[in-house]
Amino acid sequence: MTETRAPVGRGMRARRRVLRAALDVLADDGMPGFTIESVARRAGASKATVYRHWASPSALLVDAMDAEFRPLADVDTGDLRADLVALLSLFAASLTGSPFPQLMAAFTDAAERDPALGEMHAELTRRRREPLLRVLTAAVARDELPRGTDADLVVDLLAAPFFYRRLIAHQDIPEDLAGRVVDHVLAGLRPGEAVVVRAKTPTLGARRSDRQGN
Amino acid sequence: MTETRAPVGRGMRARRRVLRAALDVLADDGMPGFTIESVARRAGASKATVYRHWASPSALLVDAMDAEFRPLADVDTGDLRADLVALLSLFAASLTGSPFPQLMAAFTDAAERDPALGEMHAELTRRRREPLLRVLTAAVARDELPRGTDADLVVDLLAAPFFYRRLIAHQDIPEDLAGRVVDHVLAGLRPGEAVVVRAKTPTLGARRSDRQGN
DNA sequence: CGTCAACGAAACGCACTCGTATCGATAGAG
DNA sequence: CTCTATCGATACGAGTGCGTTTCGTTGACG
Repeated sequence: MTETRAPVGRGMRARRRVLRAALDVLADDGMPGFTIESVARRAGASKATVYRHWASPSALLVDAMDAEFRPLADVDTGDLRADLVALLSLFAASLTGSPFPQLMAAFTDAAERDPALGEMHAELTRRRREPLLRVLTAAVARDELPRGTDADLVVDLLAAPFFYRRLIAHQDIPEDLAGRVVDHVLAGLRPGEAVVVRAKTPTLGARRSDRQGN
Repeated sequence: MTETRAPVGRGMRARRRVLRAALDVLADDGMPGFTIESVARRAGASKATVYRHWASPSALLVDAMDAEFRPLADVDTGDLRADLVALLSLFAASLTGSPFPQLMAAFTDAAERDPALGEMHAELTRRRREPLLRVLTAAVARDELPRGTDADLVVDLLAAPFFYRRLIAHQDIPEDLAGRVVDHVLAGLRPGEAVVVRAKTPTLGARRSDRQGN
């Protein structure tokens, strides 16, 4: 028994092809089209091969999502606002220029009905939040934010609008959304002078565009 | 020809039963289970009846979602914070005590792939936003919020965290989330003394509970 | 009370997925 | 170079949805 589980063998390549194909199918056709047959077909693999590796479609889906996950690059320039805007802009980019939203929509639906997928969804979300969380706790540590700040709630406030606009409201995500969200949220965090200072910067002045009508 | 299209005929009752069944199926089984056959079965109707009324599954889905839509009760006590908290609490309740989240997840996925459903999704979301939007513009009108306030962005900031926590992060929604979100967002909107004033009211004092640990 | 449109039930052929089984081909290990 | 585990391909019967058609029933309206 070689026990070493050869890092790159024949089986490993097939496995990776299938995982990749699984995500392609999911993004293109959603859960209704996510079938063992169509994944195998797309991977150029045999059904038997897929069944050999995964006991159920959920198991395959979990592995595929896990393999695909890429954490946002960590940033820490020491400038809270710049760090947050950078992270959220990266996130916004993945929401506009990749199949990520389709994957999210399909997986969200599946997670709503399969507990194992639900747990996986929660875990992936937790990982995605980490960079933001680190930036915020660092800011608290150097007293740039009040000590009692609930960093988890702040991450919700920062990240949620991007999902919401893209997946729920079906509006596009303007270039400056990251900056405006960060400004609004940070302004709400600073009791006293910090808010006033920021309220007078050009940043907020630029939002006087009320062309939105009623 | 009675032309009046009897408001409650035999056909009307069947139609309504099918629409109701469509939502039940969608909430229970998601898009993969949303099939003409299973909807008809659940409605105690014949497939032929369903096909007589709707040309495609999407058409049925659009009608079903449209029929189900219930706008949030309109509130206007004149107290901005109270109104927002009331609306968001109602919304939070529908996210925790009804099949609404499952419906949203399934419909979001479908909307991602069918342009007609996407348009519908955007429209329903627009309608859901209206009460919040009205409360905000009223507050601007009576100078409780700055004139340049971007009400649309504020609605994003207010509503998004609820979807996010329930559908993406799979966390539960605490009782006081509505109040805390509103406080954070409002604090970010008020340049100068308004923020300071609110920061000293019992309202924000209540959020000094950082028992969130971490 | 009779008429008739709309109903529910059932059956149809077609296409597809499921999960399993069998087969020859092949790549990697000894 | 040989052996063997794993591969891709293919076939299978059972199950299901599709979209349509047929047929007997029912309920609203004249």
